[in-house]
Amino acid sequence: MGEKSIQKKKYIIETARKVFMEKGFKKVTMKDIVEACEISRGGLYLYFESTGQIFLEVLKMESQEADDVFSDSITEDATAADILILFLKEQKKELLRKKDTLTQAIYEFYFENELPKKDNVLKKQFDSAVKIIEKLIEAGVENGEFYCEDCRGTARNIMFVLEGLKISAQTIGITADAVDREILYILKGLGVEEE
Amino acid sequence: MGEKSIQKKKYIIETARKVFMEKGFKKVTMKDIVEACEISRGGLYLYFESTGQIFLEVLKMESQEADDVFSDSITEDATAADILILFLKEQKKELLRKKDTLTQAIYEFYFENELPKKDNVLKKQFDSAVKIIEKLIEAGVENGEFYCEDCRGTARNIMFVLEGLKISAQTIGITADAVDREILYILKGLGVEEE
Amino acid sequence: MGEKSIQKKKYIIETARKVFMEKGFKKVTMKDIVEACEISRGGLYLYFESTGQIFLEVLKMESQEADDVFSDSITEDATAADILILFLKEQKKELLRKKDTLTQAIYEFYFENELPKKDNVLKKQFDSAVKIIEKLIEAGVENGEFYCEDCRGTARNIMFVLEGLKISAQTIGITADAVDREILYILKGLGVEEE
Amino acid sequence: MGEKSIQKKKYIIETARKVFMEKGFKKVTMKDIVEACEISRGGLYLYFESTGQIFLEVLKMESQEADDVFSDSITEDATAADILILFLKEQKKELLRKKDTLTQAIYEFYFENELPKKDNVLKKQFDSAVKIIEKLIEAGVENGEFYCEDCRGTARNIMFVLEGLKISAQTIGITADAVDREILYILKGLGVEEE
DNA sequence: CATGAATGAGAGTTCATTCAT
DNA sequence: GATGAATGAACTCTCATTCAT
Repeated sequence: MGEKSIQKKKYIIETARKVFMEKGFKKVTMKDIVEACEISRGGLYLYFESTGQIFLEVLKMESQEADDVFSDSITEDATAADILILFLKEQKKELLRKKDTLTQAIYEFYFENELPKKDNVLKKQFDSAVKIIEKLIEAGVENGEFYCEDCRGTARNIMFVLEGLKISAQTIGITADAVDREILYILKGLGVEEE
Repeated sequence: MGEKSIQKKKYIIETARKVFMEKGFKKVTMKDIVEACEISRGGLYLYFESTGQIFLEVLKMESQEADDVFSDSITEDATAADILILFLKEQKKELLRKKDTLTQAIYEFYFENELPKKDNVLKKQFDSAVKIIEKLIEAGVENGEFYCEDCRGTARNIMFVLEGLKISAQTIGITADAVDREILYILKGLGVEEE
Repeated sequence: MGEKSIQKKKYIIETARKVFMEKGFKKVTMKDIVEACEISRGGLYLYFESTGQIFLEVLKMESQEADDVFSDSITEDATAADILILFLKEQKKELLRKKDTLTQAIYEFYFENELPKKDNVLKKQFDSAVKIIEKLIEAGVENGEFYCEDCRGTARNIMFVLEGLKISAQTIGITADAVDREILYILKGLGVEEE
Repeated sequence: MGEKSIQKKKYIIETARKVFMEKGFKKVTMKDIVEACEISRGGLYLYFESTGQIFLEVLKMESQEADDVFSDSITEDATAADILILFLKEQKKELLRKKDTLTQAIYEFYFENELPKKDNVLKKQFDSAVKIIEKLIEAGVENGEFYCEDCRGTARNIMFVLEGLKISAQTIGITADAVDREILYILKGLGVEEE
């Protein structure tokens, strides 16, 4: 596959990404993607053979960029607390944005595709986020910003709460206030008094 | 609508429920339900005009029975802690059971149907569970079983963690151990030392 | 399935039969049959799920009527030789008629569908024809019309020659004269002097 | 067309031949041949424009080698009967071998391509085989091995029986015994007592 | 000559929905 | 009320064939 092919494949993945953001996973047909890409019916099949395969590539690309989740929050002189708070704020922004998110598509995709752990991008991201938060809390405890007896447990708890908020945002709907309340609750648990 | 009609409607809803448990929401077609109910194609349309409408009825029926969520846990001489722990154990059982659950179907349904709050059964259940847990914690605090400064916040936190666990179980997969850890973490936060 | 359905099924089979006669088996698509029957795309699928299934039904119907192959030749006072000669003439007519025959379609169908013996209509017909010819020859020998030492073998030989003529007619092409020559050769072998 | 081109053309024909042996004629697509030859899609079109054209070339090549059909059977001191028997044995082997034969493909091809006589390779082969068998029988009669009144007719009959056996092998299925029976029947007709 | 990406026609199949009975 | 045959739209997927490179 030549350079041009690679470019086109990338183009398809990026275009399909938008389609998935708009319609979720299940509703999307090969035809939808063909039309969004403005290519021919058969053309798409040269590169991918199903929406599932395309979605996996979308996820792969996503996860390559997702490592930046925290990097945005990290600056030279930011403290652990700063970084965690920024991270939580990012998450808040993300989860309140109902559209323009892959969240729904991801859930739908995983509902019907039980992937082996090693291919489960979602799980990888979850686990890696837990680890980073743990380190962050430990750092915060060391420099006296946080109080915490079970850093690992707290990190996990934070992630599950975020997951809970995310899915709730997509289903029962959730207000910015509600998210703030949860973030404050988390921080209070870490001994942070005010934002 | 005669008595007979009501019975038939109920029969369809109950049968459809099983179908939704098996296949989620989106994958289910009117044909699936027709076949499961062993009625005629046209017959189904006499009662319902879409899978969405049927699913709403399933949810309605569900929520009428769901008030028992806690009632199972409440006995004459059970303490607040007993009840909460039992409730959490119930939830654990529920969320580890990937199949035979409406969970997935519910998520899928709410993904594409933004319901007005008053019809959002899911939200109602969530809110009412929060309230009950809050009362439970308050009771626990009063009789010295729990320690808690922000009962409402803690109740909400517990529910979001449970939501997070539920969706994680359906997507990234989760072990019984992981659930136990989260439950213990919650209880520890309430000052309960051991299970 | 009601009486009407049975009628329609029969109608489809009969219409499809004509299509198969015209185009053989492989070239025929579900669409071809839909159009020939002037029914809707989905309508056909209510009755059959593939051209192969339809063709099998065509064959089944065919074989129900095919038992008459000989009956046409049998009259009250016809001798064995008369009947055999009539049968051979029938076959001649049949095999020279390149179009309006299922021959080609049958061959094509059996090329790709290796059927278990019991479902192999073609084989059944072949075997039953051999038996009838054998009886005919035996009868002819008894009343002195034929001379034959190995009735069974001769019957089989006749059938294979006919098969050979049939396939040759479809492939290398064959003239009426050539068929006549073969028929004469067969009859000469039975000691029949002239037609 | 340069020497290289001729070589490539030959290579394609030979490779395509294998494909036709495996899949018959109709099922074979240009894509199949492209893939078997491991050349480019466009490349194939430089040499041939349809599977039919390729198949014709396969047949042409085949018929150039097919004159050996008898030559294998002819040795210095073989008698006419020896040669005929060997020829029949060869045919038996050939027709029992369902796969690795072009038989099916040839039939399928001729079903849909009515060729002018001069291009009908199949007919040429048939006719030439008839002639050779006739000569053989005549030779056999002369040296007293065979008894036969109508050598031409017998030769033709033998070929039609072989055709009948061939097509039967591909459709209703046929056992080695059945073939043997037919061969013996033929030989008995020539006055040969045992094999 | 050779490549292989691209196109678009067309086959197969499934369902939501209607409607005569 | 109830049935189930019928329709037609929509989707998936595969190739023959072309054409810029």
